[in-house]
Amino acid sequence: MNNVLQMNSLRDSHRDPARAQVACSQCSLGELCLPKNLDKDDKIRFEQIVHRSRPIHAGEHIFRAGDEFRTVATVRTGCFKSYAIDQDGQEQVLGFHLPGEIIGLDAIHSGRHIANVVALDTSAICSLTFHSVSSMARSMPELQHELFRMMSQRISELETIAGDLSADERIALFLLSLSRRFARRGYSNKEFILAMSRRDIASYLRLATETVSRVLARFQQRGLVEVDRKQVVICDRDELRNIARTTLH
Amino acid sequence: MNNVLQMNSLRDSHRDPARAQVACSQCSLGELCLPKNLDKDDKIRFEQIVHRSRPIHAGEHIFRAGDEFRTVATVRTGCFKSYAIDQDGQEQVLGFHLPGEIIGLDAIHSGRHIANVVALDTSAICSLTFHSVSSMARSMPELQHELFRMMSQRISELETIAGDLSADERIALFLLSLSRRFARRGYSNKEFILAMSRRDIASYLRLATETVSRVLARFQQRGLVEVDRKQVVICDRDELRNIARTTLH
DNA sequence: CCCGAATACTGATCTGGATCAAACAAACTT
DNA sequence: AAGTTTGTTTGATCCAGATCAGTATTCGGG
Repeated sequence: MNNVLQMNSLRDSHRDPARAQVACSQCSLGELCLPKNLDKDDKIRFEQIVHRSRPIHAGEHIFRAGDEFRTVATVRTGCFKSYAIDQDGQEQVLGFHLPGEIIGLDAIHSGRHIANVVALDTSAICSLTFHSVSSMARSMPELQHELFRMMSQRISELETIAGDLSADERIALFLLSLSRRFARRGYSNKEFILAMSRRDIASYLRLATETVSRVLARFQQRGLVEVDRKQVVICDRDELRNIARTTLH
Repeated sequence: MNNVLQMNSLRDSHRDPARAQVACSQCSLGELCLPKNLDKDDKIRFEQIVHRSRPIHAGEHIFRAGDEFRTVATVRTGCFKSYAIDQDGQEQVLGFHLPGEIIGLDAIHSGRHIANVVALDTSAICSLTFHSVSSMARSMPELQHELFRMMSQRISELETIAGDLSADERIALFLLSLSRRFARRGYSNKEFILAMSRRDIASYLRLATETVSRVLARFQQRGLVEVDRKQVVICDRDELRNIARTTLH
């Protein structure tokens, strides 16, 4: 159980010039990171409790299921997936984490991490102890609300994916969700990279990998998307929204 | 959109002796309500922001999807279901709420209630503005943590139900979940009433009502449960756990 | 550059649970 | 109590997507 967070405490980063990184206020995440809407003083306090990581390589874990819950992490660059291992030893993908998103809040109630979280790409994170986040939240209404908001959003997302959806609906929702999240990050909402494998997508959406392949091929034939390996281009967003039966995204 | 909360503000309860009710510290919920782990002073402060409702009859709504998010509610007695209406006009059950459980936290991120929430039984609730809850949470670490904990728990629950489960697994998990929640409330964990219809159970578990009937009948034949109308007796919890493939519950 | 191992795609079957159809039982109406 | 409505159960079919089988493509390592 060798986790990056444990092996390489970032408390030391300011003492190690080679690891020095930009302050949150200059971070490429801009307003997307945790301290969104904080005023200047709050941002300075916030930065003091944030630890920036060295690069994390694809395949490296930052949390393991069962780990004591001490820290949460936000993604600066790259992509992570979280997954559980079920009774049959099968991997079950629970979610993907793009830049600006926070990881680990589902561990609060049990005091242990529920999921394994692994980098899909060369990535970087910021980590903070949950204790310091929640204690700061008590004097920063905006931060407290941001935490509530993120957990509430995750609940809504799960209520959607838990619904009774066809394979087409699931794939359309998945593509639109990624598009929206990349757009929020400042990337194109038309063209993006699937950092995760077909197998991961299938597991996340509760489909067979074969079904993912087939639906993507069908969408391409119908001119809705162009898919080449991991590259995706959204060609007909409106029709994807129709299929997903949602006006959201 | 006539909601009980709006029609009958409980701010007035202390002025209306007919509606006076016991203080939280004497409430039948005991330690299960929101102020769990609060000390005496905090409990007194807490009680000042809680509004107790008159009885709510089966079929009455306490929230409607789209309502502005101002208040949350905790169940004192009875049972509620929350549901959404999908694009086809079909009702989709999102969850059931038993005594001691809190309703409405999934509305935070959008500022509007996502779900319709309706009483299944004659019920009673306590309601509080989210603003007063979160502002109090800032001076009560235990309360803030309790809120985080509850949202985190809901995330875990949804991660389970969103999983790729067979009909048998879903029903077994459902029965065990109810059993655990009734037990926590001080009721029997062997024998309880299903306040919700077969149709509601089916919608919640993403099954057809016919499948719910058939699985319950099969479980009864195998001696796992006795089901008579809305009355349920758990006969073989271990085998139910096996079917649910979980050591939890 | 080639080779072996993943990963992705495509076609042929199979199946769990949905859907359709009907009988049945309980809960209201009058 | 008889009739009406609503909810539940049982039986017969059907289908979306899983599974199985085989091929094609990509990628990492020498």
